[in-house]
Amino acid sequence: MQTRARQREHEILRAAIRVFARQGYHKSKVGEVAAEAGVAYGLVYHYFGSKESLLETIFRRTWKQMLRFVQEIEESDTTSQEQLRAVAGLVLQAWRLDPELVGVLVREVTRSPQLQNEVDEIAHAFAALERIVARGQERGELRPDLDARLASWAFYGALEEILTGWVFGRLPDDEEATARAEQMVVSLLLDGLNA
Amino acid sequence: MQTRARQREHEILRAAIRVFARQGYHKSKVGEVAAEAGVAYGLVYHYFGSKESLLETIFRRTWKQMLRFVQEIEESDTTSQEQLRAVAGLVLQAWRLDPELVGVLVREVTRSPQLQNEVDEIAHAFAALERIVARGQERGELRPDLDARLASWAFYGALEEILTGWVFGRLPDDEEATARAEQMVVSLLLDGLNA
Amino acid sequence: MQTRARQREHEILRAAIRVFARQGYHKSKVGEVAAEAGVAYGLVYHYFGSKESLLETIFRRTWKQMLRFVQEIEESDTTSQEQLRAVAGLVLQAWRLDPELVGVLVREVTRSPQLQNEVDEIAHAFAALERIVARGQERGELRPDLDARLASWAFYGALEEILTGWVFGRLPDDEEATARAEQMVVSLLLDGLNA
Amino acid sequence: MQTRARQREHEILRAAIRVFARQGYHKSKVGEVAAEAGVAYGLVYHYFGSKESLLETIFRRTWKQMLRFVQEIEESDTTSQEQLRAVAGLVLQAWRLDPELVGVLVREVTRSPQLQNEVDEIAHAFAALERIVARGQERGELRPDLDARLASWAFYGALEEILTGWVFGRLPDDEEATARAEQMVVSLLLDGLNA
DNA sequence: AATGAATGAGTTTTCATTCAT
DNA sequence: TATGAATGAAAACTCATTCAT
Repeated sequence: MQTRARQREHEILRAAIRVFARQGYHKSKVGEVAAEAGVAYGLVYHYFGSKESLLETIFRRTWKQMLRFVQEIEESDTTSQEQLRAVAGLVLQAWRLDPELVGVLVREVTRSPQLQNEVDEIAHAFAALERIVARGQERGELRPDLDARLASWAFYGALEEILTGWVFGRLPDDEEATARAEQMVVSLLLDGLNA
Repeated sequence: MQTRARQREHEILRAAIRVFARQGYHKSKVGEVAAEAGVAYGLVYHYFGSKESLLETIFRRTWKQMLRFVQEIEESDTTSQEQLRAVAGLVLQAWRLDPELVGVLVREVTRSPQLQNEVDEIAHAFAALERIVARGQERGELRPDLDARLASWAFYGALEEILTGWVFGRLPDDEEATARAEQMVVSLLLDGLNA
Repeated sequence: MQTRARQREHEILRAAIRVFARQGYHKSKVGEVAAEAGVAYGLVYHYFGSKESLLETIFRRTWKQMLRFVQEIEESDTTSQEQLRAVAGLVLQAWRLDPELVGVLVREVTRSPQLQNEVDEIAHAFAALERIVARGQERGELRPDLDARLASWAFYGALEEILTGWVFGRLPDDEEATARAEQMVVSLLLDGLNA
Repeated sequence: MQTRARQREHEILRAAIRVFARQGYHKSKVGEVAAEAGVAYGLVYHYFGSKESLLETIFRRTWKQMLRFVQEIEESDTTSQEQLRAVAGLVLQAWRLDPELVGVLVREVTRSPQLQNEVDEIAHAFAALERIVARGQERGELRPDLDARLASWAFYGALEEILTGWVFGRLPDDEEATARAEQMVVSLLLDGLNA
């Protein structure tokens, strides 16, 4: 059935995420992904045409989802502050929901520009974030003197660096710490460091 | 002479930076580095034991320099705000000073954690930035309620993301834009997005 | 099928023996082995993990076989003299049965000690030969005043040197000559050179 | 001075023997020989044209010496038995006199045929040994029914195998054991194994 | 004589991908 | 769908040798 097939495909993809998270994309062999999924060598190629396609699929699906969520947030009927808080929560909570996936995304970020032709969901998500900022400025909720694009990039960069710290074990990531981090980062970005 | 040797080594390292910036570390072949430097294949191995060692050296030297600068800033007799502004300037101006080097650093960030055992200058630089923040809090110049480490990571992340945007041509990077970006990011991080 | 696989493996091993016999292990390239076997480059690595493993397998299998034969001889119900004669026949007749294999073994003997951890069949075969001598001494068939281990080493050394002479074309190896050599060496070792 | 030069050359050669004995010819690098001799890279090439030439020189000089000794023995005014005993002593005592040199010779025997064009002292030494046997047969001191060449090869083979056992630590080689081995091997080869 | 930087051909090994079954 | 044997391009690295100083 298609269901069976979908499940197989999903197993392989999850296996790829685990393997990539463990060793990084480049050091991972297709055979290891197959072994992790408990399937034969060639089956990976049956479902995914190539090794790179595995990574691309991981990026595409994740960012598609991300885009969807950011758009929902964008369309939600709240203040810009709340929206930004929601975006931060979305990004940072991903670490606890699916650390392996986040690990792959963080480790392979630099590959995304190469995949970006294909994965333009990434650009769209960034654009949505930018619109949130811009709208906030129009509404008078956010400072109008900052470039919205730049601000949204800085905003996302701050979040991603926190994820990076967690992924590489250089920032504490227990439940309390992550919850606090979320509050703090948002507070920092909204209110600034100044006393 | 040693001078000759140092020069040779430097030529090869610069060639590596150019090649890595152009094609990325993984797609770059050692032979291409040699050709770019105008030297024979084996000479790369004479000075650097391996391809990876080239990258490691690039990271190590850059971060060593970075660390030195951040420490200078840390010890400078100014407000924390000025110090943070200086750090931001240091990071962001690197793009105009040496775009190829920044390109390599940005593209291969995710390799640095793997190199981090060796390149602990990175950790030291982060620690120095953290101390700047902590000192600012003690002095009452910066908000005391934010975790200094987290804040410094977020701060650096915001800067790095801007660099990333420039490296991948997704943010405008003409002289005016970069100068303005510098002002804005600092303003954003110090004063926040809130209106 | 496994049969197919075994056959492939065997073809590659025989090809390796031919190539190694022709040019020596060190001058032989893995690609030449593949070409000789009529298979692709990587298939050699599919069946054998490395070039050295090819040689090790050759040694191991040959000496396993050798050990088996020597043990049969040891357990045979004849005089020690007959047993030693049989061992000599076994060793020397190998040259006519499989000159290429003998060529490899003789040329690469000095590698065997390095492989000896793995190929302890060699040590076992030597031990069996030593037991034959020791038993002969106990039975009063052989001189009791010689150290059995030393005698068995000298015995084997004499045989191997004859093989070496044949391999390098420095001793005549036509059928008659080899047959006579067998008689003579045994006679020399049993009765001595003295008139 | 020439004396100085000779000394240098000798130092390098001895260094090569040590290094080759330690790791085998193939795994030894010219640089290691230079380092062991305490001289610069290129000086090895100044005195010896190539890596192989080092080995060749080792073989050539040793066998030249060996040839000289065997010829002396051949011309000595004693029985064939005494002459063979002397040859055995010559070969086996080499182990205690210069174990590193013997190690190289034993490990690289199989290279000698390739060097044999150059090093025909080896063939000459074998020929001298053969003449000793043949003369003994003419004199009625040794059995006339054995082929002299074959017998001399077997004789030498027995000796070399003992050396091999010592080199690879598989036969006891303390002073007493080596002295006894010498007696035994000669006794074995002259009188045979038979009771 | 002595140095060691410079050369670059040569080789093993890896591994993504294909394809017959 | 599923398997895993077969393919072979690709690349890092080694190291004997040369040569300018």
